[in-house]
Amino acid sequence: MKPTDSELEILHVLWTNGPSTVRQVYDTLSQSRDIGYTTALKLMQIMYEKGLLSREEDSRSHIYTAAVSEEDTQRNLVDRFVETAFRGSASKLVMQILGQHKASREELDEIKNLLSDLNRDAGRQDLSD
Amino acid sequence: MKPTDSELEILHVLWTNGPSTVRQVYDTLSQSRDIGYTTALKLMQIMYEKGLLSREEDSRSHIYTAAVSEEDTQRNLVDRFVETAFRGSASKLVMQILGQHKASREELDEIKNLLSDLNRDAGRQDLSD
DNA sequence: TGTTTACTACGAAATTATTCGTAGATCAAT
DNA sequence: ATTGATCTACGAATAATTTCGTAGTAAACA
Repeated sequence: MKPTDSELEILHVLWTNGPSTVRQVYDTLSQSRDIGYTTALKLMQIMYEKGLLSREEDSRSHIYTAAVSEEDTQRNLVDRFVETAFRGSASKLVMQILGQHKASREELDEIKNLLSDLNRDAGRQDLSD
Repeated sequence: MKPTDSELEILHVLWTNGPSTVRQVYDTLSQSRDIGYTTALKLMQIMYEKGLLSREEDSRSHIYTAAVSEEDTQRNLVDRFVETAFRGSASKLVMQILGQHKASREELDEIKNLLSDLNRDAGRQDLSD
């Protein structure tokens, strides 16, 4: 299931704020962009049908929850993105980002540490390109 | 302007093979997926109108060339992707990829070297999150 | 109780992307 | 010169996404 851009926006609100009504999602969303209430509602209904959201129908205003985790979703999106934009070469993507200085020093250090760990048992490393 | 997935496929063919006719692009493309000749033609015509491709109309079969570089395009796509999928945190994206072991040992080493260079003059580093 | 307010459901318009068929022109080879 | 292959241009069907209006219902409250 690939969420569309609009769907991702809604997922982000739910991941950040936790289970919410359409009204709450709408309030958050409308701060950052122009959107009607029924548009948000419709989107969330569609996402519910797709299985991206679950909902409690107890009260009159339903309470929606993200039915997919942020981690799983991001992993899927990254896989797809690497495939379409970088022809499967994940390392080219990483190089591209790092070359752009799009990380703070602390983050670079953190990444470096992760790399050391990975290098330590590189015997079973995937060979993606 | 953001190329669609289909447009990216065509750009990749042109980046890889250099200036080509519709027929040549079609031959390459049809090896990996089901597509009609006039579909490829139409796509390339649209991309020409959008400015994604340029073309030589000298001969009867026009010769198309990518009008945008692979690097620029990838940079744009990455920026957009980081924004929509990772809420602007490029480092989270990198961590996500590295955590997935989506790079060979050689590539990891290469990345490590790049990181060392970056760390060396980290004083002027961007702080993206 | 009657009116306003807030909610869901649903249909459908508007937009964008993808697909292909057909028409007409050009070229190559008989 | 006629035929057949190949090319472009173009219109239009299809599909996916995003948008919002309207109708109906339930709740709140004056």
